[in-house]
Amino acid sequence: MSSVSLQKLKSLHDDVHHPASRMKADDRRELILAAATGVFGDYGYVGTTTDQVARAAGVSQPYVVRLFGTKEKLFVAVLERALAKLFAAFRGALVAPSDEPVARRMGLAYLGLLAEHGLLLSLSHSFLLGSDPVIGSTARRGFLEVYAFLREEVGFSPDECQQFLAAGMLSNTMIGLRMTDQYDIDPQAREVLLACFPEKLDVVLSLGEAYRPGPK
Amino acid sequence: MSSVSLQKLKSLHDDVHHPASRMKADDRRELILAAATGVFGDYGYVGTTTDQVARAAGVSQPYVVRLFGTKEKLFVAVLERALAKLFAAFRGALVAPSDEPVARRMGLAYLGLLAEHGLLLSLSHSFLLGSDPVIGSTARRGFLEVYAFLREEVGFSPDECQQFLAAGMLSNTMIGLRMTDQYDIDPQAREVLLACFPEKLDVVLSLGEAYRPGPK
DNA sequence: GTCTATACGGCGATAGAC
DNA sequence: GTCTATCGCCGTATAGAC
Repeated sequence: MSSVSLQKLKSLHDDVHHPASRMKADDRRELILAAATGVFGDYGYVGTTTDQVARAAGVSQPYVVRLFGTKEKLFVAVLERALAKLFAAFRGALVAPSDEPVARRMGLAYLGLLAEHGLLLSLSHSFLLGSDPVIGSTARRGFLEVYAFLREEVGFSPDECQQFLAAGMLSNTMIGLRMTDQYDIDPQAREVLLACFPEKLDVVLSLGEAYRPGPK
Repeated sequence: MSSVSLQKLKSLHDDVHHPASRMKADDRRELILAAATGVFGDYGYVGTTTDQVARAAGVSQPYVVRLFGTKEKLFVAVLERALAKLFAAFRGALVAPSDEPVARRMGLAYLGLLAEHGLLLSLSHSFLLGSDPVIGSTARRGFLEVYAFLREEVGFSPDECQQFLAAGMLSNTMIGLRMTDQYDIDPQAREVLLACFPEKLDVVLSLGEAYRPGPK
């Protein structure tokens, strides 16, 4: 995060090769990536327009395209960023001192990512785009890296990997379905959520990846 | 399935209220639904054009819209049909005589649905569209019905439901990622597939929900 | 019942000013 | 570095012939 407090320092573009303005560009990049993560998570790759991303980030639509080249490259950047944060969270869970079993710590680390809106959902969407040449191979590579991590760094057995990954994909489904939004208005949803997030529902509900409506 | 052998019987539209032509329309409807299932599965709801569906079904694009009203209604119809087939498969697995444990029979019944291209993938796509007013509520209702079925008719405990549903969502992910296409060209993919489909990989590979390329 | 033609809106991307 | 203006394509849906 190269967040230089944002705002201010509209700056002096005096130097020959804009060293101060460059900083600003990196922040813009992160700003747009964060906004894009939210929108892609809500509407998927195809369902998201670069204009939606631009408005969410407070910049113009052509500028989004200018910075990332194409919508596709923007989405891939969102995925790379999400994967980086995923691994960071996993590694954090591994080194943090705790008396909880590893599997639970990993699971909580995963669910902690719900705090950033759209992060897990953007990944989920990519997992259904396997037939896309660019996005598909990115998504597959990401998934394979996660598996390798679970095996080699966490030390999970293949069977433990299956359970962990399966639980994760079920979580994604619950979030994608916005089932949590129904928790207090639909008893059946409540029941399903209790079953699908054993021992962890409270965390999910508090982090609440709630869907925020808004103009398309 | 009201398949009247298809073809032939271009028929005589002699009667006042086309009783013979009606039959034909129902077949067309099923034909289009099957085609739409495949395309929606490959490209998702937003990523699919009504023209792609039309070409896959061998009819004109406006006719697809005419029959179903809107693209959204078509997708919902695809989902309803997929859910109907899902429950049919589950019920079949329950009544069929077998010495296998119930959970395994149910799992195999689920994977058997891979035989129809796009069926499980269309459902998967709908599970990420929870924020859509129409599709989202359809998808949630479908998922809740599945859970109720598992609890009441199959007799699963909440924990057994979690495991079953989680395994199913992980399957969907593998299929969505087109990971099976990499089985014999990527050793790492092979390893992941072995872990994710314990005791069932052979079934998946034989049913092969392979991605068939083709003009967009 | 099914098609051809087409209207209409929207979106990604480019050009170019500041 | 960021914006405004705009082009050109594509997709849904409608109109209306057969």
